[in-house]
Amino acid sequence: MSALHDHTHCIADALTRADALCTERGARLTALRRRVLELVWSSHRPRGAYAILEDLSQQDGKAAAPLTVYRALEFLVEQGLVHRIESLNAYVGCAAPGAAHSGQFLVCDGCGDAAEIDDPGVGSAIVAAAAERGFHVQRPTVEVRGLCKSCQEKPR
Amino acid sequence: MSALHDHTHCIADALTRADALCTERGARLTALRRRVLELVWSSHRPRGAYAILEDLSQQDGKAAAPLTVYRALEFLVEQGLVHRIESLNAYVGCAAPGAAHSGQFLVCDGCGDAAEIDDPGVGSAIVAAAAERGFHVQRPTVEVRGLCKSCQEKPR
DNA sequence: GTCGCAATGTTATAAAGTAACACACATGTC
DNA sequence: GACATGTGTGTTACTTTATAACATTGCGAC
Repeated sequence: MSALHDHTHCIADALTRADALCTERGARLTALRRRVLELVWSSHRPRGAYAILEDLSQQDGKAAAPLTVYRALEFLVEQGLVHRIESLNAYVGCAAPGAAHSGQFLVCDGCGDAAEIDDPGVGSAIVAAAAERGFHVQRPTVEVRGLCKSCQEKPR
Repeated sequence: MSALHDHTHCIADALTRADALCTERGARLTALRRRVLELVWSSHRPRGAYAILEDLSQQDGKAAAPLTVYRALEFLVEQGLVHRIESLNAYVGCAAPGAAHSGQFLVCDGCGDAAEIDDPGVGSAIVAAAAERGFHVQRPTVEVRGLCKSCQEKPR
């Protein structure tokens, strides 16, 4: 996340879009779920469920149970507001909720950032490769580990 | 896995190739590691570390500790003899060790099978998409969830 | 043989995720 | 307004997955 990045605005924006989407769908973005979404976005990086749980406990004073967080995350993932990064056991805010979310990530091992991309070439190559083998795609997952641009420039 | 599939031969073959590869590299495929590799292959499906641990305990009579299995798996993954399926927290034998292993899987939610593929189109699309964003790819992970051919044909 | 190092064993613990059941609270119905 | 209903949340306990720290074994080089 660059210093130029207006992160506060970014969180607010995500919450606004989430409100709109859930209203539109008749899904209930409760206070708790909204708060968890905010905490997911708070770092702009993938965060573990237990990290979010800690925030919830410390910042809000109430000692929540793991299930509380997991249930909220489950809802948010279902609504496409949050993605789960399988290879990190962590969650990250969806950059473009509402749009088709293809689940493609460039995960930097240097800074921990996970850039969501939606590359049509990757998507169609996967569908084609699957079709060739008679496989019906339901949920493609692409998590590319490596180094982002800025982490390559300042090695170690 | 089809009934036509000669699974015994398949395991034996995997072990033979592993022996050859490790000898070639000067890597030590010890009895334990070889046994774990065999157990990974035993189902031809992704298996959890603790499932392998149970096999080891029950079939071999010795109550092994988790670390024993995890260390063996770590070695096998490093050598490219086994892949980890992130979205399942499970391990599966590599179909083509020695060759470039691109880590692409078609994971069937019906039967649990994980078919390893090495689709050049998918691979190059990922590299291209990453390059476009200045991202240096180290380890691409593609895990496509869906239904394999035979599971589509017999629904439920 | 014995030194050195890699592999394995042992014990304990951390991290991630789920099950079962009780309670709270909004909404619609009467 | 009481009440039924269903969804969301709280609570407790537990399972599964994974790692840390340190002791011991055993192989190969010399």
